[in-house]
Amino acid sequence: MDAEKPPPARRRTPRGQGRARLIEAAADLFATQGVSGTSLQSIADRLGVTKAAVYHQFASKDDIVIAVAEPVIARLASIADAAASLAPTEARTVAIEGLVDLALAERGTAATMRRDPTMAQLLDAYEPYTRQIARIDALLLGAEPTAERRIALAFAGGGIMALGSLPGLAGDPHEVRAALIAAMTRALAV
Amino acid sequence: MDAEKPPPARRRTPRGQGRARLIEAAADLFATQGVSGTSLQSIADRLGVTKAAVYHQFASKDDIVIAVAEPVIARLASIADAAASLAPTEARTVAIEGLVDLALAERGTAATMRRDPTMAQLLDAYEPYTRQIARIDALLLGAEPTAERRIALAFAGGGIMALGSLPGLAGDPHEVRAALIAAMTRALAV
DNA sequence: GTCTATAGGGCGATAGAC
DNA sequence: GTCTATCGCCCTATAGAC
Repeated sequence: MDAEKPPPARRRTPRGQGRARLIEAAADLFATQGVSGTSLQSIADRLGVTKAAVYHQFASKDDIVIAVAEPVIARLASIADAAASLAPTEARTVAIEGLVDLALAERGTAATMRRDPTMAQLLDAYEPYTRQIARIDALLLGAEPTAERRIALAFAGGGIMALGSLPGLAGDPHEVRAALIAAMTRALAV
Repeated sequence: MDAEKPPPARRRTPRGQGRARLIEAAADLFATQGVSGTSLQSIADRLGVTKAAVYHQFASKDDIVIAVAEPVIARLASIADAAASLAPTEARTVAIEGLVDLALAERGTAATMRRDPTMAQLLDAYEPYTRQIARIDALLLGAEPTAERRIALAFAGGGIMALGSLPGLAGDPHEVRAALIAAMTRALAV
């Protein structure tokens, strides 16, 4: 082996922070302009770097889109995990509350994942996403997935992700959360 | 005045039909690829003409976007008109049924108007649209627009426009319609 | 109402220096 | 991990013939 090497130079920015900043900027732009409407140049501009620096972190624009969705997918998995061991009624409650909290915490990205055509088509072909969606749908549909229940679920799914278009969502966060849970529970009460 | 003119030559295609076909093609592409993701070239390709022919009918891409939304705006106005002379309770019922029928009839476009960032931003600055939305919101919010009612309305508005993402919407249309009206009524029953 | 042709610029992506 | 420079393509929009 070689003689002792000097300790690796401390990065000026912690490992992965540049990547995290990029994901945050991209998520924000995707939410307001759509994926197709967001150029790599505009992402680079927001970070104060060039396009080439963006390409150093991600091989393609599609990779950035997936990376933006990843934290939401992870939360979907957590929700499904938490509900998996519960009885059907409690599982439904946990799933609804989890989805509302997710929609509120990741409002822009969660909405973009459902609304943006580019993002939606990419995710439909991304198995880690479709798997978690299938688990949550199964929880909310229950043992007897009638047509009426399926329609109510699609309706509620769209509603919960529509918060991006709620400008006056200001107000007591607890009140907002409770009202959303109530609305979703009512919509699903077939 | 001049002497009698010969009758105008019969158009090979009825007046405005080219325009209507273009709007239909654009609406379909906007719904599946988003406005930003749809080029004028792709619209022209679908019609079997060139881009220049498209520019003969519309001065800009924005004009096409507005033209696509126009039929939906007209139906929103009809719904608000029909409900205007009714008592609050009946007005709500008429509004809900009208919105469900609208969402089912113009599924792709109605969804695009709410979901697509480009379309939504254009419409937010288009007074004929915002005026009708305000009328319908007022009908559904009732005399006491509490925060909870506003949240339920936003939720229901997103849900009713989420039908584009319902692949299995096949089935008895009457059943689908009834299930949607029921889900929306429940969501709004604050 | 359609065409060809082109202006003028932005796009995603790559190469290679530092 | 950032830069400059560039490739090749596609974009919206315009000009002008038929």
